[in-house]
Amino acid sequence: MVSAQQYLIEHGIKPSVHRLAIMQYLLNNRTHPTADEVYLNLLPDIPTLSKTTVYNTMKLFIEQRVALQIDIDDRNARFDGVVEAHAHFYCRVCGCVKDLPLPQIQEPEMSGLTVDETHVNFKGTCADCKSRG
Amino acid sequence: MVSAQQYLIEHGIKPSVHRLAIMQYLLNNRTHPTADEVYLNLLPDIPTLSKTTVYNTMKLFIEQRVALQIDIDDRNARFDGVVEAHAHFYCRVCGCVKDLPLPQIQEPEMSGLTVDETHVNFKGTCADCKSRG
DNA sequence: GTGCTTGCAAATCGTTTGCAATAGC
DNA sequence: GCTATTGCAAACGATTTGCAAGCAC
Repeated sequence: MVSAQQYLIEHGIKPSVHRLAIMQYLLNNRTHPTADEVYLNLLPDIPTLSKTTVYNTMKLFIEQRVALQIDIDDRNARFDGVVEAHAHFYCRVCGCVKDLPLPQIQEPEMSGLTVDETHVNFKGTCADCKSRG
Repeated sequence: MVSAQQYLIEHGIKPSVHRLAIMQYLLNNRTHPTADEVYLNLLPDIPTLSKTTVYNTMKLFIEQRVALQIDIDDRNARFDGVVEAHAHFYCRVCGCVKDLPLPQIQEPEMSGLTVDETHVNFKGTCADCKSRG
């Protein structure tokens, strides 16, 4: 368990105040937030933050492999600070995204494809929305 | 093997000329096209087609479950006329999307989730792009 | 003629870009 | 001072919306 600061440095990212805050946010809130959610939630603490910086930082994080982009919600890009392989569940009703253990999957041994990411996304209705009727 | 027209009717879709053409296109070209690709490819045959109609029709198809939307390319929505379960491979280099057999996957038996769709997306480099260097 | 289908044009909104201001070494 | 980081404002582009026109039964 290294600090977020150490974690960024180890991945070649200079830990500015903004970058640290965004990384912390991703690690503390495993809600797969959109860029806008990250922006709005950090704004009270960092009033000078701009949405451009959130986008810039996410791009950097993804390049350096400390975050993943999840294409599960066709409206917004979502980001995940957990880079270990896991599956996602998207609730069509409330729009929440939950983590699930990754089912056993064998990568396709197809004619020379190179696979570097595997995404497993389930869609449906979450327990809360079901009980709510 | 029913005709596209029969297929639409069976799914409660009134088969207008435009809808038929779009369905045919999806079934004949398993390239997971974007709305724009469908539009541009049908335009020579149906000069009166508008992009709005492509969007409207895709929405209808998805509601009636004769097409699926694939969230594999974060830039555009892609559509698939093959509704049987299968996995997808996205090439980051050329942007192509290929079908793959669906690996054995057990749905998560999690606290009351209802899963109605399972998406398995691989990302990487396709054989053509690899050989091209 | 009533209701569904279509299409234009405008609006929307998430994301990207260009460039100037700022901060850190 | 030089370079990387940040932020504003504008641009961009895919998708949606409002509404009027067209078509089918």
